[in-house]
Amino acid sequence: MRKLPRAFYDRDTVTVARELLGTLLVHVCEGVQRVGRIVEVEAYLGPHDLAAHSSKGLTPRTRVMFGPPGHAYVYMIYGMHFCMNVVTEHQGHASAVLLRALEPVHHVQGATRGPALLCKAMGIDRRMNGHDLLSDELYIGAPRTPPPIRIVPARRIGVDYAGRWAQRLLRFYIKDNPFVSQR
DNA sequence: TGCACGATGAAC
DNA sequence: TTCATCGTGCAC
Repeated sequence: MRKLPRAFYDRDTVTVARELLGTLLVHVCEGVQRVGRIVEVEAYLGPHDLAAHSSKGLTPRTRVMFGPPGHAYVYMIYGMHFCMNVVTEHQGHASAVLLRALEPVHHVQGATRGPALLCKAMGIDRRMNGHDLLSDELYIGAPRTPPPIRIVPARRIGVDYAGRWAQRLLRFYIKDNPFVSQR
C-alpha cells in the first residue's frame, strides 16, 4: 500500500481532511495489522479556530499540534476515551484533522462509529501521541483503486462552545456510508 | 493548590 | 437526559 507522504499533510487543512476520506488507517499492534477506511473527519484550523485545542496556545497538551505535519495528536477526553488527530500544515500552524469514523477493513473488532470508538477498535491510546505517521507502526495509506465517493460537509460535533466557529462546515463524511457516526 | 469542564459513549 | 472519570488550563 502506498503510504501517504509528508507533503500530503503539509497542505491546507480542509483539503487534507477531504482527501483523507477513503484512505486507509493502519496500526500494527503486537503483530496484528489493523486496517480501517476513513469515512468521517473534522478539520481544526489552528489557534484562531476557537473549537481547536490549539486556540489555548502552545501547552504541554497541544505541543504536537504545533509540531510538524504527518504526526498523530492523540488526547484523552472525558477522563476515559481517546481521540486521534492527524497534524496538518507547516510547523507552528497548529492545525489538525480529527478522525471520527472508520469502516472496518482488516482485523478491526468492535464499533468504529465515533472518534473514541475508532481509537478503541484500532488499539490507539496516549502512547501514540506524537507518533510519526510515516512510521511502519502507524500510518495512512492510499488504496490502489479508490472508489468514487460523494463528500458531505456538515457542522462539527460537540463544539457548541466555540460560537460562530461551531457553525462552520468543517466536518466531512462519505455520503451514504453506513459507518459514519450518528448524532 | 483547587476546580470546572470537555473534539464521548452508553445507559436510562 | 444523565453519568462515568481524569487531565488540562486557569483562577486564586
